[in-house]
Amino acid sequence: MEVKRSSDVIGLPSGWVREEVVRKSGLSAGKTDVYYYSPDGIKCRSKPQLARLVGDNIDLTAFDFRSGKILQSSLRKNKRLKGATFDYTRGVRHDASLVLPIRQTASIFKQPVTVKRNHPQSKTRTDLKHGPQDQPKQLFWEKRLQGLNASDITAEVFQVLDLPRSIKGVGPNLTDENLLQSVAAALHLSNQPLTGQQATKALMDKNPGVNINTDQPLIQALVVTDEDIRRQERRGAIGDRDVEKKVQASYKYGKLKSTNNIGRLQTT
DNA sequence: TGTCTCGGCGG
DNA sequence: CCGCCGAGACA
Repeated sequence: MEVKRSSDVIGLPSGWVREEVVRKSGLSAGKTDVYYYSPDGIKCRSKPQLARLVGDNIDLTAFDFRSGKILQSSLRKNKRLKGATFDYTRGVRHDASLVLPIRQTASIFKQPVTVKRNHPQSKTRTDLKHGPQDQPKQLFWEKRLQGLNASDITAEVFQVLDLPRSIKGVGPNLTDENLLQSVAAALHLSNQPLTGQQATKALMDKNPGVNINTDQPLIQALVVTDEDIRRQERRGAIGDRDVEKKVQASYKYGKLKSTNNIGRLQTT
């Protein structure tokens, strides 16, 4: 029984657990089954079953059951009924913990674009090979969030978190909060290990358009040592045996194509 | 009886 | 091909 558990998967509401079980025999050996456990321990083995459990409270259309993440492409799908006015309430029923904050201004949200090409068979057309392409991301989109604060229900502004010394930003005048947003968004959306930016800060400043890897957060590539992991684990009162297991697990997640981003910052 | 696991149907 | 669920195996 090969089981991977990720108790605190980023992107899932707290209390939910995602589990991957690899089939070890039979014709379908090697295939993985994904299960979710609700906060009260109910096991879900399919998206319909999950939808039944959460009812109308959470809209799961953008939720990818297998990966446990939000489907980037479906966030910006342009579906407009002909003749009908745009439904501004669409999207507000998403659980806040499942979707990124996206401005839903009518003029900007879900507008179609038309692509015109000079050359009928330009190279860019044939370069669409790595699966479906996502909407272009604005470079340094994080900066648009500057000056905006999250607050609780009493309008009390949440305190900005401190970042570890080892995390260094690579953009122009990015705040710590920007970096956090950048990392959080990447954890939400990326199916790949997060490594940070490989290019040097100087190179990025010189020509961001060329040198930025938009799949990665705007932090310099950093090395996470075993000791880093152990130190972090000790901060939450976890027994040493568990710590050791988690260190091992982090290696595993780093090697396998897992959907759990925790422990998947590049190790050497 | 409940859980785990793989088969296999149907989209 | 893959999501979903049935049902056999096993405790």
